[in-house]
Amino acid sequence: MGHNYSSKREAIFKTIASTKSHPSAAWVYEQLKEEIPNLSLGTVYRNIALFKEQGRIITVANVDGEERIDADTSDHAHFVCEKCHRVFDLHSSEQSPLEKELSRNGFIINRKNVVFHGECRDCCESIN
Amino acid sequence: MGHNYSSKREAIFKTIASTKSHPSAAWVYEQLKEEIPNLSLGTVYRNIALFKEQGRIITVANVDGEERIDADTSDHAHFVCEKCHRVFDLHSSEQSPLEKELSRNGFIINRKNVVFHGECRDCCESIN
DNA sequence: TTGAAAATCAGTAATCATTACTGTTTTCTG
DNA sequence: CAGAAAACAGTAATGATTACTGATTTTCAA
Repeated sequence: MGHNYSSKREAIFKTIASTKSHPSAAWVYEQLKEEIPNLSLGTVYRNIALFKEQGRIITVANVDGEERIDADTSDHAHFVCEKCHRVFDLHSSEQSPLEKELSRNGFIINRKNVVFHGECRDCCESIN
Repeated sequence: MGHNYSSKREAIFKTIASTKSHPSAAWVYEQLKEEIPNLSLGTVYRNIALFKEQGRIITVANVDGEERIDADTSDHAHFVCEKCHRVFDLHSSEQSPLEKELSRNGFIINRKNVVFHGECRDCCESIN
C-alpha cells in the first residue's frame, strides 16, 4: 500500500533527518515553507505519522504541548531544558535492569523513553 | 498567595492520591461528578496545575493526547500498555550514570521521566 | 458570630495542536 | 501518454486544555 514516494515527503524527511533540534511539526513546516511555498501543515503531520509507523522517526517528548520528534532512532535518552526548550541527546551504554525485569514478567517492550527535565548549562550560566 | 483550601480542592487531591491508575484530568472529573454534581472540569484542571506547582503530583506520560498524573512523587519509572492504556509503576533501586554525567556538565535536573511502552502481560496473554 | 475582602468556583467561550474531509494534483504502471 | 492510486492543499472539525466573568466559598479580623 502506498507508492511511498513524493517530493514533499522526501523534503519533509530530509528536514527532520538533517537537524539535531528534535523539531516539532510546526518547526518542520516553517523550515520548508520558503522552499515549498504551497506546502500544507497537514501534509507535514500526515508524513510524520507515516514515518513513525515505518519506524523511521521516534517521538522524543512533549514540550509545552508540542510533540517533538527525532530521526535518530538509536537507543538514547534526552534532556529537555525548561528555560530555552531545547532538547539534548544523551547517549549511554548502560542497560537498564528494569527492562530485564519487565521481560521476565511477560511484558513486551516496544520502546523506551527516558527524558530528564531541568536547566541546561547555558541557561544555568546566564543571569536571567 | 492563596488560602490553599477548598472542599473541592481537597476532594480532587484525595481522588488523585487514592488511585494507582495514573489518571487523566477527565478521569478525576468523572470520578467526582457523582459525589460533587456541580463540579466543573475547569476546576479539576486548575487544581491539577496547582498541585504540580506545589510538587504534590507529577506528570507521568502523555497517553493518546491525554496527560496522565501521579500523586506518588517518588523516583520511579512507568510502563504504558499500548493496548489497554493502563500505566504500571516500576520501582527500581538503580541510579543512572546519565544523571551523574549531566550534573558534572553543569546541567540541573529537576525531574526525570522514564517510560517504557509496549504490551502488558495481560494483553500479551489475551488472544486478541 | 459577622461581614466584607480574597480566593475559588461553575459555566462557557476561546485557544491551539492535531486530525479529518473534499476536490485537485502527483505519481506510478502498463 | 492514460487511467488508477496515492498524495496533496486548503479548510473545517476535533478534543484537550486554558481563559474569562460573574457567582459562591473561605478567611479572618472586628
